[in-house]
This record gives sequence, C-alpha cells and structure tokens, in this order.
Amino acid sequence: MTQKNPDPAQHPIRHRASGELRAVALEQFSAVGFAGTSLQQIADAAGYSKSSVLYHFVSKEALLDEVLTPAINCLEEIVDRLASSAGTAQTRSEFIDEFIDFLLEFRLEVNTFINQGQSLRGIGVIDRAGRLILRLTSALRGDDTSTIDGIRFGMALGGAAYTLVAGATYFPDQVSPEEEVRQALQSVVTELLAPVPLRRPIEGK
Amino acid sequence: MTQKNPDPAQHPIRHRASGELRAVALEQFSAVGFAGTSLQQIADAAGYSKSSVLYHFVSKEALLDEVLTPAINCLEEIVDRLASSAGTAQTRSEFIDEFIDFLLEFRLEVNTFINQGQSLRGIGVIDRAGRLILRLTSALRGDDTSTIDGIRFGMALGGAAYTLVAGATYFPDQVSPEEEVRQALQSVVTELLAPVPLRRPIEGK
DNA sequence: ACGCTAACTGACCGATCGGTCAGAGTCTGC
DNA sequence: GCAGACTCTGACCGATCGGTCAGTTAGCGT
Repeated sequence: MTQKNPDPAQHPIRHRASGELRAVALEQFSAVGFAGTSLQQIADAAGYSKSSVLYHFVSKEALLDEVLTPAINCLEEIVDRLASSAGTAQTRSEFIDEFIDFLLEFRLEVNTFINQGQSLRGIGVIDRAGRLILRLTSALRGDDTSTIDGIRFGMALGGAAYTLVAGATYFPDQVSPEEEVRQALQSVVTELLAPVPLRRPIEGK
Repeated sequence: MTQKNPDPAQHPIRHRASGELRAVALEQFSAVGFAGTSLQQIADAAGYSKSSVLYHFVSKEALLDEVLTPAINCLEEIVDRLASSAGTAQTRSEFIDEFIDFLLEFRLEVNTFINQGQSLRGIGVIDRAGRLILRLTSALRGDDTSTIDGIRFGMALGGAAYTLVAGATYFPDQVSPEEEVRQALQSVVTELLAPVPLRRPIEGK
C-alpha cells in the first residue's frame, strides 16, 4: 500500500502487534469516538498492555493519525486524478467509481473523520483530510457554488459514511452482499453528484 | 451576568439555569460527542459550577436524556402520523415536509443521535429513538426490504444530519438563508425517499 | 558465551473524570 | 423574625485518563 516498507519480505511478525493495534483502534474510534476510546480499552481488546500501545505509538493522537493516514492517502490520489482530468461526464463517472470503492474500502476511516472531524482539528491527518474535502468540492462543482449543490455533496458524503457503518446497525435485516451494496451506493451517489439534467421544481406548497 | 429574563411571569426565573445548561450541553454533545464532553466543560460554558449541573440533572446521562427528549417526542408524532395515514403519494409528501421541518428544528439533536446513537445504547431516550427509526423505516418501505431502499433512507437520514451540522463547517461559504437550505434539502430528500418511478438517465454521456 | 536491541510490561504520576455532600445565599409566606 | 424551600457552590471521593520510566524478556549476530 502506501506505507514505507524497507524490507517487506523479512518482516513477518515484526509489526504484527502494531497492525493489530491499528485495526482495533480503528474499530473503537469509529464506534465510540476518539474521545470515548481509552488506550486501556484498545490494549485490552488487542490483548496487550496499555504500555505496549504507547510503545508502538508515541501518543493517542499519533495512533489516530496512523490509523487514518492510509485512507487519506488513497483519497488524495483520487482527488488528484479528478482535479487533473477534463470535466467531462466520462471523467466524472470514473471518479464516482473510484470514490465508491474508496468509501467501501475505508468505511470506518471515513466514518471516523466525517463524524468527528470537526472536533479533532489540530491533529495532522484530520486537517489534511479537511483540506482534501475542500479540494474535492471545488473540483466537483467548479465555480457555481449553489446551495443545492453543496447540500447534494454533503448528503452523499455524510450519508455514505452513516449508511456504511452506523446504518448497518439499525438495518441489519440483510447483510447485503457487498456487490449489491456497491451497486445501490453507486446508483444513489451518482444521482446526488451527477448534474441531473431535469429536476422538477418541488410541487407548489 | 446574562440578561434579566424578561419573559412572562408565568415561567419565572425558575428554570432559567436548567434551560441554559440544556442548550449548552446540546451544543457540546453534538460538537465533541457525549463521551468527549465533561460536566466541567458544560458548567464553564454556561457560567455555572459543575455541582450546579448535577443539581439540575441527576447525572450526565440524565442530562443527555432531557436534552434529546423534545426532539424524540416531535419525531414520534411525525412517525405516528405517517403510520396511521394511507400510503398515498400525497401523505408521503406531507410526511417529507414534516420531516424536513423536524430536521431543521432539531438538527443538533438529530446529529447527536445519528453520530453517536450506536455507542449510547442503554440510555432511555437513545433506545427510544432507535425504535422510532425502525418504525419509520418500516412505515416508509412497507414490505419490500430491498437493499437500495434501505440505503436511500440511510443516506437521507445520515446525509441530512451531517450536512446540517458538520457540513456547515466545511462549506461555510454561504450561510444560505434558512429558506434556501430548506428547499434544497426538500428537493434532495424527496428524490431519495420518494419512490421515484424512473430516474435513470443520469448517465448523460 | 556474550552483548545488543526490539518488544513488552507493571508501577507510578498528575490531571481530570462523574458524582456526593454539607452547607451558604436568597426569596417567600407566615 | 423566622422557617422552609430553592438555587448554587467548594471541598472532597474513588476511578480512570494519557503518559513516563525502569526493568524484564526473547531473539540474533558475533
């Protein structure tokens, strides 16, 4: 992926604990929040001591940073690609494909940032993500900054973050095969982000 | 300090502090989360002591309960009305109007519940809200529990919760007059929730 | 055998957490 | 004047927070 790996072949167990801790921490951060997760909880859930957590990560914030960075790196590549493309319907459609894949792969990371990003300002990776979101919006909706387009983008982002994590809690009726979720998500996000040609003026009220 | 309450003698200064604390607590809960908010922070922000907070509310959980209850009561009325109505396009449209008003009036409460509801189970009002959401989904999508409809509803709910609170942080370019936001929101939510018969031509290549 | 180093841990620290309690100040009705 | 209720507070409690540190392992090159 996007991590520095001097010699991947000869590092079998080397960073096993580090990876386990990252995975456990991500689940906790997304489920109960960064502030609501204690280092002790993470350590217990991963089967280590609190001291071990602080051995692998210099601080709780650094742990959050490392946990979210791979997702932000991936998003950055997507935004770069979108920004350097022609604004055709074709490139837009390609972007949506990539974006959906990103949402599905990093759903916990996205949920963590979307739900708590505003309260975690000052942490490196959070600010970086915030800047990326701004770049993404301006790349998507060029100059016209209409209210409706802003809301459409926010709904797509916040809605996906909620649906893919918290939503599954309330609608666990079907564990919907991944591919089915993907198609549904793509359909809805496309509706929201694509410049829909004709939209009836909501009936007179 | 603050103003001498100039409101009717019917409701004297009796519960002034209580109301201030509720308002401050709601902002904090929505902004930094329930776990991330300390009673001391709430007390400081409201200009009281921590002991005062615990005088008006028997516990932190009880404070959350009282803060969210008005919103849940309002939502319950809306769901009751929807459930007892005929499933016509007309009643559906009326529901959406009420729902949008609800989202706008109680945006902080909705945001709090949507973002943290899963981690706050066991608190009375949270469980009640969870049951209401389930009732709402079943009232909206009768028997057909398709993946796409579940996602559409989740996107509308989670997207609105995000857009109306956190989203405003990232897109503060316009403080969009309330009425404009309302129309945009109604347009998008209608698209998402209304059983759109035919909305496929997005691939405008 | 040795020493070096990465991995890991318990004991401990000051700060803060939610919560309890014994009052102090203020207002009212008698 | 005074009793009582209401509002508010500081002092205090045990638990837990994020974080530090000295020390114990186990593996590896020499």
